[in-house]
Amino acid sequence: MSKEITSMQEDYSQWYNDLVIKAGLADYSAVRGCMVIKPYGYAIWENMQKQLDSMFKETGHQNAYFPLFVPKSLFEAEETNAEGFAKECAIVTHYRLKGDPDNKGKLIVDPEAKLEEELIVRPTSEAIIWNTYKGWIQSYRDLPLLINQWANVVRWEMRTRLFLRTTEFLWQEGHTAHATEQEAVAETVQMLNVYADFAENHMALPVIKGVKSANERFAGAVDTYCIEALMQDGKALQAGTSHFLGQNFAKAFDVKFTDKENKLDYVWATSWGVSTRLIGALVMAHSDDQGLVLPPKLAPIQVVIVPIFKGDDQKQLIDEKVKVLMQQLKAAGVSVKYDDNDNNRPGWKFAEYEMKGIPVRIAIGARDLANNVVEVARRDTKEKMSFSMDGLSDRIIALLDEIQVAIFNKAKTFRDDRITPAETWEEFLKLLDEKPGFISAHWDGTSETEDKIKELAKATIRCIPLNNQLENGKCILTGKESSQRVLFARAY
RNA sequence: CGGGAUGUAGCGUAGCCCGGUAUCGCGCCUGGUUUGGGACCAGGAGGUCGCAGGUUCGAAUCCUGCCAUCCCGACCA
Repeated sequence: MSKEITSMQEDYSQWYNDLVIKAGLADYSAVRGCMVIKPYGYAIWENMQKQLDSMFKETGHQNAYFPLFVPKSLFEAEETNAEGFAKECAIVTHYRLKGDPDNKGKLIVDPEAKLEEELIVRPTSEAIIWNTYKGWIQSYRDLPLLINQWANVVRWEMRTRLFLRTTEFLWQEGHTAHATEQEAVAETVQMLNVYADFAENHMALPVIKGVKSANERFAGAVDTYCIEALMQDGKALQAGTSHFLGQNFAKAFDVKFTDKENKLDYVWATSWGVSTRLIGALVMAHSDDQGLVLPPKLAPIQVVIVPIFKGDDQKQLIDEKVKVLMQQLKAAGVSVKYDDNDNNRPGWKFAEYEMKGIPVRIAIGARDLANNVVEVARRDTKEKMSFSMDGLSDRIIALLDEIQVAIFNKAKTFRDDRITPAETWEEFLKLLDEKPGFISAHWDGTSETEDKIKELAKATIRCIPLNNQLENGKCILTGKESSQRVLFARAY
């Protein structure tokens, strides 16, 4: 019973940590705030990458790679962006160590090896990329420039949490350049839609698409679009962002192009990213007290088969049946594992694969062979069914699709139930404590009010939903005129 | 970074107040019996008690500093 995790109800944060560790997704490391992503967790990230990468390429993007380091002079070129990240930068000041004369066997930073100009370890890559784009763009014929990079970045956060906020994290960042404002805005929205599509159809995570308020906007952006998801504790999680950068970076890095009329203009920019934080979102949105619940489309192993046998003769008969089934499933692109390891008994394996969130488990024993059936258990509902051996692979494939949809619907029902309108400040505060989730309320549109609400209620504006209905009302805090509701929540 | 809590074998723990070289369970190794929800028997290995100093004849235990994790703030993807 060493694998038990703290229950969600008892302590949600502890449940999350236990789960990440015990399901084998990640480990703490010797480096403060940095985690080791273990093979099982990395396999989920690889599945995410594979899918997103193909979606980026379908929308015309190419991958490239830019340096980890950004010279300070470039970093500070776009002032708003630089200021926004200044407080969380790791800085390289020296390039050499030497033996410590006072302490044999130890090393010290060689003071003679001080860099003339400090290098910033990228917290995001706009600066180094836009400095490069200057040399790549001369004419409208060079546009649009549609580039993505898969990379690591470093943000020196005060408090870290596995996957949700680590000092170093993995992500992708798209950086595009366009000839017109309309085209750049369209790109920003297109990529937001790619993220929403990925979240909903692959992660089974319902998201709300929206625009950030000025307070929550990316430093250096004109507009930040986002997808917002709701976790099972009622806290919101920003799952992805897509920024319309206007001409801010083009001006900062002097990136101009000649248009068809031979006029010079600054190019229009976007940037967009999602990170390994999505793994945290996946865990917190679907899992339960028995462990992970993974959507079939991202599960590293979609089907696990557990044999139950007495003696080698039975084992051989089971092996034969399983071999055929595995071939059929693999041919259909299903990732399947046959766990005939003799070290652990079936009950142990059942619990273990529940912890790992494998969507479908098949058990086959002598009893099943006699009846030409198998026992099929689905992870999301823990329901056990008896399926005939005939046409089994087709039914399993159909079941995986069914589970994918069921997980999404469950999360959506939960989320939809937790978008609650509030009309008064008292109601707003009460909802935050008693029914945490998104609260739809009027806001007077000012940063001051948003700050005040954050201070008083610890809730922020998660987004102004796209296609929001206009509706006259009074600001939840100040009572001033408002023309639409926005979504508030306490957030990760 | 401020306030609080915690840190003993891979994991969970007893011992700490009242100083004398560490308890138990799970896991691990070997052999055997087992296998339809976390098996059982027998034998065995594994710990500089988070790290560094200090007090002491002697420190898991007392004192100081640091580190890590969790919770509450501030910051944030």
